Amino acid sequence: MGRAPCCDKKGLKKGPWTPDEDEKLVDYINKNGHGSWRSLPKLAGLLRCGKSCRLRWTNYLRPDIRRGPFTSEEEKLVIQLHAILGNRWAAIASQLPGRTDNEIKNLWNTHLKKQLLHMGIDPQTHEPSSSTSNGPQNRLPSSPSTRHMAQWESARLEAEARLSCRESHLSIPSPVGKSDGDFFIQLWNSEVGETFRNLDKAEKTVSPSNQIDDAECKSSSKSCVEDVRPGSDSCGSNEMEDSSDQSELQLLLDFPSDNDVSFLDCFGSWLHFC
DNA sequence: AAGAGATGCAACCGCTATGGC
DNA sequence: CGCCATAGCGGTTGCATCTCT
Repeated sequence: MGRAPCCDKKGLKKGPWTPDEDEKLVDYINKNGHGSWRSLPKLAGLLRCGKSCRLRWTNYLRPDIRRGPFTSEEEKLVIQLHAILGNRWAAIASQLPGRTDNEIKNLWNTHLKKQLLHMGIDPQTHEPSSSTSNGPQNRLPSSPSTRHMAQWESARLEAEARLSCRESHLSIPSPVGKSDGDFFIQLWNSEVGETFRNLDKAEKTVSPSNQIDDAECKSSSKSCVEDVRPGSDSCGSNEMEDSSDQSELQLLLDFPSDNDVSFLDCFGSWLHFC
């Protein structure tokens, strides 16, 4: 896995881009496409490294980029997606047309993180930061990565429940407005609940050294969820590229916005109650 | 008005994944 | 199978601008 030589070593320009450089880059890409980023600077007459050109194009010059302040809907969406995906800015950006991962990352680090902290919510876990060692929320996994896994799994279950609900025309009520207990009991008795019970059993048989871990997930092409859920027919990957994941995510995002991500906590509590 | 500190954003750095040879 | 080139990603930095005193 060789790495491209640093721009310094090649005497290439660094720092802010000038309008002239921007023009050269845009002109070249409009005429020829970017092709190989490595060879682009030379061909376009730029004293920049390919990496810098690619970044400038993807984060600033691309014609489909939507500049300007984020709307409250976009911010809400970013928060919801972050609760599910964690710091996977590219995956989050893919759900916000015209927004770049860099822009979302900056938005998160400068605005949303503080906003959540101000609201008493831990921006990493999306749990109330005031929760102490005795509350039910502390039954959630302790590390942020595993908590995200649990939240993601909860979100998946919610989405699966909605899919199942749609397909079978069963009128499983939304947890909003109806009793949570009714909803969860129905869900627990459904196929989804069965799937999850299997998961729970499987997890209990996993030795501590084999606990689900983000790093392991990353290094493995198979997903952690898939590993313990052989019965699941939906994609177990926590990547959001698969179409089934996309539809599940969409279902998740369809969740009433005034409820934000609170259902995750609700579902998380239920998950641990089981 | 001026200086200090805070904030926001563009760009860079270093790492990993992937594909070709 | 291993090496290399490239693309893409997330974390971090640096600087311009804003706000406060």
